[in-house]
Amino acid sequence: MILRALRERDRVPVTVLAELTGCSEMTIRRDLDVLERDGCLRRVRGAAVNMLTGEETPFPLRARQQVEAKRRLGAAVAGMLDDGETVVLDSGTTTLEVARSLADRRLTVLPLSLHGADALRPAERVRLVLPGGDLRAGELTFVGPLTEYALNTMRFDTVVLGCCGLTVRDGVTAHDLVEAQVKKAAVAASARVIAVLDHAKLVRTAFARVCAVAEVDVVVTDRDAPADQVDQLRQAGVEVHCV
Amino acid sequence: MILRALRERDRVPVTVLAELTGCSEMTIRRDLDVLERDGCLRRVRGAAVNMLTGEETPFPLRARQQVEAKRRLGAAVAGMLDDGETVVLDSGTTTLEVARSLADRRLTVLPLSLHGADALRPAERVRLVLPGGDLRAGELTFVGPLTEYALNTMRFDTVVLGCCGLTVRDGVTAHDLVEAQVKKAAVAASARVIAVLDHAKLVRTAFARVCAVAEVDVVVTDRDAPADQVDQLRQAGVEVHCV
DNA sequence: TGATACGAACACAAAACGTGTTCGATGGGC
DNA sequence: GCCCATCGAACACGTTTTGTGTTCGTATCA
Repeated sequence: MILRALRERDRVPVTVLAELTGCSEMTIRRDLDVLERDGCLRRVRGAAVNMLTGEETPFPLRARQQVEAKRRLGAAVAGMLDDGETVVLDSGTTTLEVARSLADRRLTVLPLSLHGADALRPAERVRLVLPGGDLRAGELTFVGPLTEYALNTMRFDTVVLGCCGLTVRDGVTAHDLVEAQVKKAAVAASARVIAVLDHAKLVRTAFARVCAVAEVDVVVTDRDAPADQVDQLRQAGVEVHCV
Repeated sequence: MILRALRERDRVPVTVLAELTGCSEMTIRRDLDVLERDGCLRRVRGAAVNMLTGEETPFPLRARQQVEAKRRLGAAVAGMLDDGETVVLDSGTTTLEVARSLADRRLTVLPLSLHGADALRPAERVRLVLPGGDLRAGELTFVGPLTEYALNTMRFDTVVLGCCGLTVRDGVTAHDLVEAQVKKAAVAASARVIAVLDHAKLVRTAFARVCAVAEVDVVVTDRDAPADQVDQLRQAGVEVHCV
């Protein structure tokens, strides 16, 4: 409720949040503490302030959004992977749900974030290989030359790509340049590219270019995907699944 | 209590454990479930059986042993690291305690196990770089050519080495060949080698050789270390701390 | 086939958690 | 520099979760 209120206005007083939620101000303050620690908002005296200034929404906030839809996407992607495959699992909250759908599968997985590795740790039949590299603080993604070297020395059957934007015109795009570099290497190292993203990202273009639409084999998105975008993608030879 | 009982006898009936602990058999069974899942013992009908057959005790069991002593060792090693240093943090339960003592330090750390990475994740001022590689299931250590490549491309001020055995005659030894290979690379990449181990390991020699005593700069162990071993190490030019 | 061990299901107590209140400390605006 | 609003520590309370013991039907081994 707090995050929802904060999405509408940029600054919401503690008193208003207390009234809105029907609980005491003390409870609000405690919740604001947690949310601030997670990097979901900024606290000022008397109120919570939206911290979404730049491009990228912080991971813990994204992880709290549209959980059910992401779970469906994750299950759909998991269903496209065959047992025994070698898979690069990109970073992001949607691909994280893919990882969670892989618990009892037999695969070799190279996750591009520690979150992915954590999710796959209990999966006994999954062989985990980590790429290494600099660990970006919030996202816990691997970036840098070490990561790219690792991807360059291996070949994979499939890369499950999470992206910030995908259009026929601009291809796959990401917010961050160094992350895009890693994604690029992952695409180059993989025989099949599955991009997974919610419908909102199908009309969006982010800053850093990853690859052209021609390099994408499959797009998995939700049912709210705009029909014209889906048509354009299909005409461009991309297999599109709306789940 | 269960694990202690199992260290004395190799097979302890559920009824005996119930009597020993003063709780019901059902509770014992539930605890045995957990311990078996963690790989600390094996269950047979009517009893728990010690599973320590081979060389290496499983990680969750070791992590439960001598926690206080390890914590002291960890704090001592942490005190030897200067702010701003680049450090390789070896795998193992003792070095894990070193990681926990590094929470508010400013360092660049390359952990050789996921456990180490997890422990350092909340440390905001620690720059984490992971080596990558194959993830060994139980220990969660990085091994293989990828790990060695990463170590070969970097130089470090210090390596905090956890080892299974260390004697003047046989040098530093480990249980596993591929792990030893990684440790070897870590030693080669570091200007200073700090070995941390409890006193029992000072008279032990394991299977796989890591390096000679001459390559070790500092040994941190506990006060129960045998005096003659300590003397020998000092005569060999090693700085020994018993904490 | 019988005695023993097992685990699912329920009941119960203890601990942990979330919440609200009070109250002294702190901070920004006039 | 004062004052009022906000803050967080401390305590109290109800709820939830966890751990434990009991019962009882089922599975297992001699």
